[in-house]
Amino acid sequence: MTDPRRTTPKSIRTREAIETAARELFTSNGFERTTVRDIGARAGIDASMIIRYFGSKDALFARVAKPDLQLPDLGEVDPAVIGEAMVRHFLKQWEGDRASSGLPVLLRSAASNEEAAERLREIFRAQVFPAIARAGKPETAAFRAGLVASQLLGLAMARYVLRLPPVVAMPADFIIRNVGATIQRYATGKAEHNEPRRVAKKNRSQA
Amino acid sequence: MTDPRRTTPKSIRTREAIETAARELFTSNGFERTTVRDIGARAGIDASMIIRYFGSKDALFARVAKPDLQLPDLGEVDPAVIGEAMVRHFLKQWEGDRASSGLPVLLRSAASNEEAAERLREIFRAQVFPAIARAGKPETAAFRAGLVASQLLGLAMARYVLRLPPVVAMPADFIIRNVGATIQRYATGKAEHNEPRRVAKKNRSQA
DNA sequence: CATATTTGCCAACGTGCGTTGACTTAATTG
DNA sequence: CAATTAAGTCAACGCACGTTGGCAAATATG
Repeated sequence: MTDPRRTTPKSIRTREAIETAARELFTSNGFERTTVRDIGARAGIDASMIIRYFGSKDALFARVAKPDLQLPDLGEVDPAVIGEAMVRHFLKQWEGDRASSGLPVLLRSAASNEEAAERLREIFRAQVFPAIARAGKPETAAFRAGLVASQLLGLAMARYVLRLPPVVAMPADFIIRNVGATIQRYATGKAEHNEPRRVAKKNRSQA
Repeated sequence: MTDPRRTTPKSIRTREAIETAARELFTSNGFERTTVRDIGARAGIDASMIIRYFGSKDALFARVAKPDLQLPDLGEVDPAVIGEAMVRHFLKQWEGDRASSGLPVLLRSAASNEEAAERLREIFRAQVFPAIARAGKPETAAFRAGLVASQLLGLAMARYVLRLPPVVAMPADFIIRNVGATIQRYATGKAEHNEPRRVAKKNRSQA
């Protein structure tokens, strides 16, 4: 944006055109269904240029699918509203501009592309986990973060990838309130009996 | 199972061998990454047989990816434990035998295959929505069901598709308790202020 | 035993893919 | 203006894919 006309060298402009086109197509079609010819057509250049600029389709994907969740420093947020704060943050990032965060890109591809899946796991480990860890007891951090991740992933899947009509129709503040409350419970561990076992209920372990 | 040796015609055995192989491969690799040659190799027959038996790769996928959630009649379940009941049901179905439910198959492919995505939406509409509808006020049913779907989809994604380590490590009863509580709140609408707006109801009819 | 009919393998087709290298045009520089 | 370099096109490669048709076994049928 801001129309780079004469100042920037042509090469930089095409580079960015390719990256933009790739991001859009990877986001809406996933890695496998997106061809370098498609990307080239959308960027207004020949497909071979993409290889020359980025080396390979995989390299381009790796370049483009680098989501930075930019989680706010939750240590400064009032622990009582951590849930709503996180959901609000994600919603803003996901629908603010045209999928800038890059997380939808990964989500589309992670199901069939192991590299994308690993990248998502890494994001979880490096960004979600530490942010959640400080909101409750350290020894339960992994499970708390896992629960949070499952709800956030599900929201993103339902709203942006699967596009379930009712989930698409939900107003942002409705989501923030309801899903936020869930994240809140998960994150702080205040929710239910958050330990794997409460009393020795004589469990009937299934599978 | 039950070793069909001499009774069943050969054709039926191969048919089933193909379906089994296809289900397994579609489940673990998704639609795009699974080739008919792979399926043939796993089923112990030539790839061309698959076309002869099922017409096309798409037709085979359609045949195999027909998940029936087999939701229990939640009308008979105590509304106070609907959440746990649902989560328990899904977990049992998902990890009971070798991915019999077919939902993981769809989940893998839905991200990049529009047909699979539509099928998932249909399942949501035909099975999840009605089951949730009766658990709370009819006018909020769509949103309640949407919230439920987002959490269940997220759980399935995190545990079976993405395989986030902490989520994989969770014991079944831990999930049933914690995620069950969330589903419970979503399903009954008792959770938060479940209406799109809290004051000034003035409804703004949405889709 | 002769003959259909089924069940399977094999080789090949057409297509679309990522990628490559030769060539043409535009920009830069002496 | 000539020479060099950058930016881009074009045709083609090798490959893997879904799919097809022909032919060999096997199996049923008269």
